[in-house]
Amino acid sequence: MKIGELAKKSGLSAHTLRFYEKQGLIKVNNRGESNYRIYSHADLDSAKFIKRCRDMGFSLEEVEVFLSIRSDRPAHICADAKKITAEKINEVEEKISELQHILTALHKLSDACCGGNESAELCSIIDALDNDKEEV
Amino acid sequence: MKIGELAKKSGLSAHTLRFYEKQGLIKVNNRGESNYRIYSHADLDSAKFIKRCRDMGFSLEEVEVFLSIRSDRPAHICADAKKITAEKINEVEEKISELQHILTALHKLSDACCGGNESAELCSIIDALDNDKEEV
DNA sequence: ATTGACCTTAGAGTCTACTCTAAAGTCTAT
DNA sequence: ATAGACTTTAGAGTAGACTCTAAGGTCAAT
Repeated sequence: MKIGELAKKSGLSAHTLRFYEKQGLIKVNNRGESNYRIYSHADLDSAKFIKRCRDMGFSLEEVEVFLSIRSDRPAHICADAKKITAEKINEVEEKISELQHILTALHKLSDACCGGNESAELCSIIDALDNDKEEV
Repeated sequence: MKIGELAKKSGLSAHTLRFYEKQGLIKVNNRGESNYRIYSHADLDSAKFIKRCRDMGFSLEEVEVFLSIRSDRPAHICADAKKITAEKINEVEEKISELQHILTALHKLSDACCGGNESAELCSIIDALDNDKEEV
């Protein structure tokens, strides 16, 4: 199949597929007479694999590691894959926690304000941003 | 005070302060004979105001709006400030929800894998990334 | 034969918010 | 007076992951 079809089937754009190729994540072995890229079903599987990794929040660098495990499983151990996953879990948990702190602060900010058509002269949102001694 | 002192007191770097000035968030009225920027206590308050906004997750564009409300409160209404805050709350809530979906998927991925020194030939993390039909 | 959809490339541009550089000038303490 | 810390500027670089452009070549259908 050509790149447009692979794009449709994988959920990645043709631009992105070429970009991944440039980054070394995807290898294309076949070119037709016209120099068009020709992809196999295995290539589609790889593209989907990458997309799933990205959807789970893995960076391209991390995807590269997963791809190398996938391409030669006996050369790797489960711990390799689990380590990356565990680190990502930590990362996501930290991010969530940070956002929840922010959310709490935002609610406090918002709740104190009437939000009406009154002049903002006494607006407690601006007051709080100006005076709040607490750290987020 | 000079930029280094303002940096220390505001928690922003001198680089960042100059950057904010270039972006129009901060105005410096005073320059000493040496052409050094001279900041007042009010400037410190503004810098802290900006920092607090940033810490709460507001973009520089949003900070600009807050600054304009702050600089002429009677010209604005509470709804102006509350709207931005409410939008940010939605944004953060959506982001948290997205991350929680990802986190659930990551845990599922991780839990299925032994994580040991066994060869990755049967690694269920790689299997799942290759086959999973569920969307994150 | 022509239209329109698709493909090719290298390389530039996008986004946000910094962060740094280089080369010069200034201030402070000894 | 001299070292070292601080400040100035315009402009370039960083991060990560795309996204787009231009100018051209190819393919399928009419």
